[in-house]
Amino acid sequence: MHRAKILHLIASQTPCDPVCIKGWVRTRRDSRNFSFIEINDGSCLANIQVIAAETLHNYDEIRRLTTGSAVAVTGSLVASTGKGQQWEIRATSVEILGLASENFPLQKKRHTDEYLRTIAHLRPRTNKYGAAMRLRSDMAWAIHAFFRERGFCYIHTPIITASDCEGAGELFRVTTLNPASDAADPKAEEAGNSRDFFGAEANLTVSGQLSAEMLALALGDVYTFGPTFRAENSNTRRHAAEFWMVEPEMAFCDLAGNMDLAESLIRSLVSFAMEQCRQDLDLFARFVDPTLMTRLATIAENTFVRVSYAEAVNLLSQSGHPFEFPVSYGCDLQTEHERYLTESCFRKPVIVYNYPKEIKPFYMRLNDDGQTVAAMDVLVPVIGEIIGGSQREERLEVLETRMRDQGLDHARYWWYLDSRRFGSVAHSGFGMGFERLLMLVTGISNIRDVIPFPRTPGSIEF
RNA sequence: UCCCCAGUAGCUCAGUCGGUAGAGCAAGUGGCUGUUAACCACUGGGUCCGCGGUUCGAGUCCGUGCUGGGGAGCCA
Repeated sequence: MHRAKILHLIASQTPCDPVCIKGWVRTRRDSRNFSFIEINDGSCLANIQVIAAETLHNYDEIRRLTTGSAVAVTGSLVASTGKGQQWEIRATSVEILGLASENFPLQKKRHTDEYLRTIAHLRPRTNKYGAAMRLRSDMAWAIHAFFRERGFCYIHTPIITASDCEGAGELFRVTTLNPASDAADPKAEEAGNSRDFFGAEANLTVSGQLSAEMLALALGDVYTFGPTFRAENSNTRRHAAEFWMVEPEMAFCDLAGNMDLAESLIRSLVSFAMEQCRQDLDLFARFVDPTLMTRLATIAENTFVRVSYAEAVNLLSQSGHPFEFPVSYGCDLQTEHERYLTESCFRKPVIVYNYPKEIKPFYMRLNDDGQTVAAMDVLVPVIGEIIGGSQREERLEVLETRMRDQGLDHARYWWYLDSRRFGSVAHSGFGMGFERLLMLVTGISNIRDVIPFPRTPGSIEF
């Protein structure tokens, strides 16, 4: 018989007979002649209540059903006579598919996030993590829809790369060489990378940007959305060694157009979540972050503030706020500065643009003042930096000079420089951390809790 | 990598001044009941993170290691 999803049954307008659901027991309450069983199948936050009468042939087994057990229930969907729910299923059959032993680690009470991380393989069976995973899926679809509506081409840039996107962080090495046997063989040491699989040093990607630029300069508007790796020893609640990044890249687009797209992306994704993910979002608003809904509404309904780096430094130094790190022109903004701007100064998202060239990588376009580059960071309350991007340097000579200044070898970037030799045009793009977006939308404060199986320094269980 | 905090029953936690281990939930048994993280009674359950030290005596104090968390740097 067709397996119905609980999501659809609880939205039903009429009784329905017969129906079949399959899912996992959340709790069982026994009465004299029957039992209440709450089933969740992951299709939505809500459970459905099943009435299992003592007349069922396996009622003895049903009364021993434990939390976490898998069952298939057939019966009729009828109006509930109890209070908490509109519909319930009067079972004609409760088939036990897989019993959970009594040491099932998820109890019906609240667990700490720290404990749930130690059982990451089971935590999606909880309300909070089930909701987080559904939201992750919905937001991924919303991102694709956003770009598709605007005519962007979804491109796939390599996971294994030879070049690093300079300045983006430490790299994970990819190799088929065996370090133990190589160490014992001095000749192997000498031969080095040429013996390796690719005949050169290879790493996991830290950004698809350089490749994406090449495709933007052919297809116009493109974006990547995929995994990204940073081997930084960062121990914070908003960094992971493996995360997903959304990277649009647009030909014939300057910094202003870039900021427009970034703002429009975040606002429409937040609106989408508020409209389409109501039930799951309500859970976060109730149990995770009571200020969530007002913060999301503020983001969706207001234009973002745009201030230049120079204006931002002025605002900060004149604020009178006692910062741990003093502000001065030429220094990169510290976390406390970024959060002050977005949380105290403006109380909404802020885009800071035109940073001093010394603190930004070579590919960002040099402004006419010769001192700043056309970079922009989008800062949002609580999370801080969620997007970093720039207009790219399209002038070959200027790009080569900047690479020389930063000590980069032109030869290694020959293909990148080629794009500036053959029909170079103004183009821009940015990177948005997908998990940081999820943290923004759910109010979940640790990046490890919006990733099913997070990778952080010293942690690769599961 | 640096700074700070924590580690006690399966889970969440309490444990006073250093004096020999407690609660709720979970589990087991029984009862009651259209219940809503159901309820009531009883039962079982401990390497107090590891190692070393101080002390007549350490869950408690000191040192050290490990693990987890928060903050900083780096960034998305």
